[in-house]
Amino acid sequence: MTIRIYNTLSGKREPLKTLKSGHVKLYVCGITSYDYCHIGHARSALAFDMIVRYLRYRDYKVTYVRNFTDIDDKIIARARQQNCSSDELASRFIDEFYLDMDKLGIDRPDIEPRATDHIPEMIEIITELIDKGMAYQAGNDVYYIVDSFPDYGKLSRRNIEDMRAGARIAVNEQKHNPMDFVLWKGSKPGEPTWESPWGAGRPGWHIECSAMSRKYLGTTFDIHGGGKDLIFPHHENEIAQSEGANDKPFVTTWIHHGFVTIRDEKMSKSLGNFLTIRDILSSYHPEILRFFIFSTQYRNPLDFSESAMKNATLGLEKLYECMAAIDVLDPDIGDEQAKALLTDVDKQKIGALEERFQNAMDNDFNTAQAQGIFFDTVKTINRNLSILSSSPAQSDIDIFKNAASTLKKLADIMGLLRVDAVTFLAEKNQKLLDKINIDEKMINLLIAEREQCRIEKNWSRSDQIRDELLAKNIELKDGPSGTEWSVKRN
RNA sequence: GGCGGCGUAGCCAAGUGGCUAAGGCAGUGGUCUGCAAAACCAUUAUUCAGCGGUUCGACUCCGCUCGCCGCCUCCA
Repeated sequence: MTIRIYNTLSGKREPLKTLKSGHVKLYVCGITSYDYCHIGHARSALAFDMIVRYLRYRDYKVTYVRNFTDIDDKIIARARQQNCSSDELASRFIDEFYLDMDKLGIDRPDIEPRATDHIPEMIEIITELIDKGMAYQAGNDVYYIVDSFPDYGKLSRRNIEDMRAGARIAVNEQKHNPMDFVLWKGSKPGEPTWESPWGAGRPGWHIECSAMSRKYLGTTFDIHGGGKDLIFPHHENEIAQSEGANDKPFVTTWIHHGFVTIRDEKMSKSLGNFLTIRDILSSYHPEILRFFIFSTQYRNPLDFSESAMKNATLGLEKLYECMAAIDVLDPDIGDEQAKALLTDVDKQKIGALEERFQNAMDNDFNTAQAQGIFFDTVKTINRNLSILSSSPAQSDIDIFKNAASTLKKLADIMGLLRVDAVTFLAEKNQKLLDKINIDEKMINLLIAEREQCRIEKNWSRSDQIRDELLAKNIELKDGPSGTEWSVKRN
């Protein structure tokens, strides 16, 4: 059983290969830090968080590097607007990013380099490229000679001629060739600068990742990840720089995740159709966002909508309700003599949970399928729980308890079921209750009155009370141990 | 225009050529209930955008057509 991953470079799903046995070196392009993060950024961070957790669960050692781009045109422009330095602005939004990540329960990568802390490393690579005749200085800028790298286009599957034909590339007078891209930008007055052999300036975007990945992971490493929109030009250019400078293969496997869309359009700042992570977390529990993100495989587009979030809410609650039902079972209630309720088929199904989960996740981290397997297992458990006798067989109790702990362990890879189930459901109810602003004492009084009516078989008054409460979104459930109430979801 | 991807039930979504086309939401019928609700059970695609082809056999591979999305400029 091997983990198979879709590799953008080959266009195929292939078995995971690592340079060093059992050790995955992973580099992921992080954010450009100049604003609050939106759900698309959350998807990226969550996807790789899940991948790293799964690899570790499968006993790989993982070295996970994710950078911050903290110098860039947009940062400079925004800082100017806000009357602060680029560094202050970038640092501020890195702090905000961490607040979001922490709320989402996303682990920190092992190494989180900032671009501006690695200027010497970038200058070094640029120097190497110039020495090899793969880059040239023009004015105060330095450009990469795309024609010097024969493999240019191998990741994004395009050839230079086609791209040259595209009219959308602005021709810069300084460039020898419109396709050449910038490695070092001479600075304009008032911009942050660093000294270099080519004068004061700042690095281009692509060189950052070549420099930082080489420093922390070496000239060749196992997996490089990012959003699909980074394939071209960013990752293509990284390959050109790194392989050009190092004369070694850059990355074995390229992983690219799909976008979050709204009404089937890519969420982006320019379209103004984005929602920030904190927008979402103000109305949804972080695990609901996680459940939603993982409800489709990471490479597919994921359309955000209220109804999709409601679906995710219901799904997550369904899992928690099963966990709560098992949690409240007294582990010592079991009767050693009682006849077991679970059939062999059911036992087999419950017992197969972990293996089925692994099969799904081995198949390019198919979290959607994995969630389906959770539900399938929960269905079997619920069916048996619903007919559990008051003195159940000890073997049944043990199986339920084991299943719950396995389910929690596996769900944790997606960051789900981390909260105590009973607490989660109680908080959910409280939150709904807060929203409708109703007096709990009043509810209990009415329930008591209705209880009396029911004893007296005064059905009309009893039903009237129930309808009154329902009008206020309070749902009554008559069970063997009395009447319970809950807040109905709209 | 070039390149990449997608099109599976009312909606979301798995499916690594051959086993009953997972699972969730919604719907319908039932058990339970004074009636309900919740829960549980059952049921919901002779068919996988369309048309051809390869194959003993295709949702799965190939070709074409239609529709949608993305990249080709910064972008997760």
